[in-house]
Order: sequence, then C-alpha cells, then structure tokens
Amino acid sequence: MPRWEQGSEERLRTAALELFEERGFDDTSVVEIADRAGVTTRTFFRYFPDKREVLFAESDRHRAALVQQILDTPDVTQPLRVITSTLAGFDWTGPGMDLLRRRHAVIAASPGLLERDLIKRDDIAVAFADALQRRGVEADAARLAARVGIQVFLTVYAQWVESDGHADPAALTDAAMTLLASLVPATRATG
Amino acid sequence: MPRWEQGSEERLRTAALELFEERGFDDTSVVEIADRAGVTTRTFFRYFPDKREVLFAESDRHRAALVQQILDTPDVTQPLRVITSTLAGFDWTGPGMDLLRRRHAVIAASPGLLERDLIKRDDIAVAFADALQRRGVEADAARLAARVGIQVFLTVYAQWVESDGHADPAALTDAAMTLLASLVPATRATG
DNA sequence: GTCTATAGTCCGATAGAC
DNA sequence: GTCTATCGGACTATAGAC
Repeated sequence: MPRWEQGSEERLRTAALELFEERGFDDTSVVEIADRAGVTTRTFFRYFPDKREVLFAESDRHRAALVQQILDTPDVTQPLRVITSTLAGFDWTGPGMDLLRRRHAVIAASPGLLERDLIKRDDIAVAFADALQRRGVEADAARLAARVGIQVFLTVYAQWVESDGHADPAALTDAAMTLLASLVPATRATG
Repeated sequence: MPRWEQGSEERLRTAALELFEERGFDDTSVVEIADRAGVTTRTFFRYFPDKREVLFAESDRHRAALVQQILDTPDVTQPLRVITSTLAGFDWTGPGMDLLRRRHAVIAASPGLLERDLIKRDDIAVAFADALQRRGVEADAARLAARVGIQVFLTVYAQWVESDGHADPAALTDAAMTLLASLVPATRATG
C-alpha cells in the first residue's frame, strides 16, 4: 500500500468541481485543475482518461453495485418495478447531499458534461438490460424495462435533488409510475 | 436547395462518413476529411462546430419538422401515442436507406459519436416535451411522455434499420407499446 | 488564411515502499 | 532489487482567435 502523498485522485476531483463552479467547464483548463491539486497535468490523465471523466468517477462503481442488486432481487416478474425500485432504493448520498447538488448543477451548465452524463446513463441502461436477461427476462422486455425505468427514475431524481434530499424517493417513484400508467394506452396487459 | 451543385458541406459529409468507415472516427483527422473534400480545415470548421457534428447535420432539421408535426396534431389527449406515432410516421429515408445504415454503424462503433447521438436524442426529448406543453399537456406528463416515447421508438428504429427498412414502423410501434403496457403495473388509469 | 491555446498521448526518468 | 505513483518534456490534433 503506497502511503506517500496519497489522495491525488480525490484532490483532483475536488479541485475540478470547484474550478468548474468558479469559471465553468469550458473556461477551466486541465493545467489549472492539476495546479490546484498540486500535481502535474500528466498525473491528471493518469487518473482520468479525459477532462470530463473527472466528475464521473463514482458512476462506474454505482453501476456495478446497482447491477448486483438486480441480480440479487428475489422476484423479477415485474422488470420495470425492479429497475425503478433498485434505483430509488440506492444510497446516492455517499459523498453528501451538498456535493451531489453541486455536481448536478455543474453538469447541467455544460453541454460537454451533459453529453458524458447521458452516455453514463446509457451504459447503465445496457448493464441493467443485461442483468435482467440473466435473470430470465426476455431480451426485448429487458431492454425496454431498463430504458423506461431509467427515464422514470430521472424525473424522480430531479425532484429529489430539488427537495434537498428531503422527499421520499419511494413515494416519488410511485407517483411517477402512476403518471406513466396514465400515459400508456389502456391495452389489456397480461402480466 | 441546389441538388445539382455539390456544395462543400455535402462533400465534407460524404468524405467524413467514408473515412470514418475506413479508419474509424478516432483515427481520422479533420485534415484528412478536408483534403478528401478538396477544402481546407478552416472550411470544415466553418460548416461544423466540431468534428463530431459532421454526422449530425440533419438532426436539427428533423427535430424542427417533428416538433411542427406535434404542434399540428389534432388530438393530444394521449401524449405518449402522439410521440410514438409522430416518430414512427416520419420519413427517415431522406438520404436513402443505405446511408442511414452506414451512419448507424459508424456511430455505434465510436463512443465519441455515440455521446453526440445521445445528446441529440435528449435535445429532441426536451423539444417534444415543450411542444406537448404548448399543446396544453401538463408539464410532468409532457416530460415523461417525451422521454418514454423516444425510448420506445429507439427499439422500433433499431428493428426497422435491421430489417433494411422493410418492416412496418407502425406495426413495430404497436408491438413495442403492447410490450410497454405489459411492463407497467396494472394500475388503472383514468385516461 | 495564419497563429495559438488546449486536449490528450508517448517515452523515459525519478522517488518512495516493500 | 521490484512495484507503483509521480514528474518532465516533446508531440499531434482540435478548435478558436486574430
């Protein structure tokens, strides 16, 4: 376990978030981020493949944990419910509500970061669909459940962040699902 | 719209698609694209704000046309249906089925292009939600219908492209909507 | 049309932990 | 000595500025 000067990665993430808030993403250079973190630009790119990725380090870990939860879900007869419940039940406040809101605001303010956010969501959708299939859900149903479930949760997440984390994700999810049910034509569903 | 005179913009688009197929997106430089099109790199950036955008020139026009269709739809009491029908009824084969498939393949092969594709979809979702709201649909319902409708259509579009354009988009959409209905919990909607 | 800043890559060097 | 994290500098390409 290397002990000396540990924490470059976290210092880089902190410095990046601060600078993006101060000057905006486009007007912040990697050199400035590295300077504030006390490392060189070379070190920055050792940790993050590109400038955008510095804000999405946790996304991959979250995806893995969420997928595992889906694989561990006892009952998958309602795939869409599995997706929304898994997402709503997840503990998003790892680094704290404050950091979550700041990150959310910074991403929304920059088209470049929004692009990256969208592809992360897509990665998650693909991983979810795969997990559902491994649990025996038919391919088309798995794909659609994963995609739609994430869209439903996005509206929930936005409301939840806006409420400063005080709103109940499960209740918000129920409301969103009811809204969705009202939008889907009254075709008789078998399941 | 001078079809008889090949403008620099179209030559650039053709050259870019060819080169992306030959070498891949990352290994193709803007200089190479401009060379093949017989113009300078400066000219490339006069037409396209960045390297990725060369494949998405039509996206903005499509969005505007689709939004107009939504605004012109007589009945918007079933917002989700409005979205899926509008998308399924659109004529996507403007430049020909072959170009559509080639473009689809090139985008799928490059993470950078996939990112751009995703944000274009998001732009469309936002524009659709706005159009629905202007037609009197409540905000939350409009947003959800737009987002979910696009996800439904994505599955339809993928199947349609794979079928070489022979499958019927309307029939595929009906099948996808039935599948969606089977996924949504049997909460009875009022309408 | 030229000039320049920044993103991102590559190779090699250095220094501490084991 | 090995292993790993950091550093330095040169380099190409994108993108914007003049």
